[in-house]
Amino acid sequence: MQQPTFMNLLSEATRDSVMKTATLMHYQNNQLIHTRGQTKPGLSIVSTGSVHVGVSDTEGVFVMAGILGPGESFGEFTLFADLPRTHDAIAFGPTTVFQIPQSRFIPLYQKEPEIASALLKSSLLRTHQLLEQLDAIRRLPLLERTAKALLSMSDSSGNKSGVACLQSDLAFALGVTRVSAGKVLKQLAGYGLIELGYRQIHFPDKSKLESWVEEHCNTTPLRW
Amino acid sequence: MQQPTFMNLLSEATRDSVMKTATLMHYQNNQLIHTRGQTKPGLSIVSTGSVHVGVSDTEGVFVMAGILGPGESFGEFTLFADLPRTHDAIAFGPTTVFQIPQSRFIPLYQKEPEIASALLKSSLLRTHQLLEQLDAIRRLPLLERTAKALLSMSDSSGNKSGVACLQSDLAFALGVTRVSAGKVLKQLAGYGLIELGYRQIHFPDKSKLESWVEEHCNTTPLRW
DNA sequence: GATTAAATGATAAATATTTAGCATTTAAGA
DNA sequence: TCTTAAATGCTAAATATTTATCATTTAATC
Repeated sequence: MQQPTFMNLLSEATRDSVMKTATLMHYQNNQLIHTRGQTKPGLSIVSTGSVHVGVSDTEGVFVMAGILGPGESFGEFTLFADLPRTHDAIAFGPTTVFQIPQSRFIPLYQKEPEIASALLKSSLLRTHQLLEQLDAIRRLPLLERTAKALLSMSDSSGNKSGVACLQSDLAFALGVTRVSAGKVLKQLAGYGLIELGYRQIHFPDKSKLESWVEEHCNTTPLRW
Repeated sequence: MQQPTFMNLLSEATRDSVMKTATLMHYQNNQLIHTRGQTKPGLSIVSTGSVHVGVSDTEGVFVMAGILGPGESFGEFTLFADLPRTHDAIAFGPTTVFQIPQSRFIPLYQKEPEIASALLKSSLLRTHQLLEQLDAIRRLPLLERTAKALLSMSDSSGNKSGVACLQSDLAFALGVTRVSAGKVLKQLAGYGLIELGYRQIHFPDKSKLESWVEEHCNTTPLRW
């Protein structure tokens, strides 16, 4: 199931109003959109393509924290929590992003109360997803965790049938080395759940992968 | 530094209004406040004491995800994201909690626009903290990660000079076994940074611990 | 089309973590 | 005060992960 994004939590009217207020910026593959530490406040919303969010480690190598797809917002921290940007944002493939600087965002935010609740809801959903992720790290073996992460990354990037990322990025997202990631990816590929490609992982049958994850990752099921 | 909580993000007037709308509930040590899976929506705010949030694993053992202290809210998911509760909430020591069921929350929320921004801000801060935590898991060795987690738990629980939790809970929060947690705790105690007690970890000199963490956990510093 | 840099595949030794015990300490309850 | 259950302390073997290499594949560029 596709997670609701900031944009599709808005009514059409409000969405239009947001788009009118924003500047649509174009980025090429690997172009830097924002850098960790920048303070200029503003909201960004992915329009097309996808954005890789992460940090450059001490050796300057980019290590990823997440993938954002169309409709997803970032930069809320700079507006509401007065914090500098905590991550670098980089375009993965040709990408367009709606940019709304603080000066234009504030009046929009006040005029359209829907925006506050959409931001709140998307922030809560993000928190929820992060909690799930932490829980998976603590509770699930790497193999299961990897399968789950692949599905989650696919969902949040808007790419339904796979994930476009480096194995080393995936490894970091899982908190392990590329060697370990490679090992379990090969295992999942052996089960026919995924197919390994260059810079991408493909799901030949997403529902099969989903039911495998369902079956192997079930923590205590919710009791209603 | 103490993280701002939901309650102290509010003006005094709004805080009063929240407290008037709420029912103050009293809980004894280990008393269940909410259970994972419950759907009855409402906002909860810790008044005094502290609340342990976590899930009961398949063997019924409670494994912790976080500690909430006075002023911190929980249950937002049930109100805004239409999700059942994802965690159990248990009183740690005698604890009082403001409870606001949905029926009373909605009018309050509409009357006091401050509440929306306080919820948004506290949710963003929580997201930020979770991202930091994930980053620590991926980037820091267990020793450093443990020290950092102890400080963070102390901050969020409102207990300035230590953390009141079981080593097994801490271990789960760190995503390792009790044995591993015990090993690094002993190491930190050897450095004089913490003192190990029964059901608690004490900071003889919090600023010393803080500067140690500062020094050893510095990822890429923010570039302004 | 040939060259090159980047990404993936694979392996063995070193290290870290877990598992599975049991001993000791602590605080609560009888 | 004595008893008991829970929590902590400790250890060794088994397992998982990382580190450090090198070979191979892929796609971009010249």
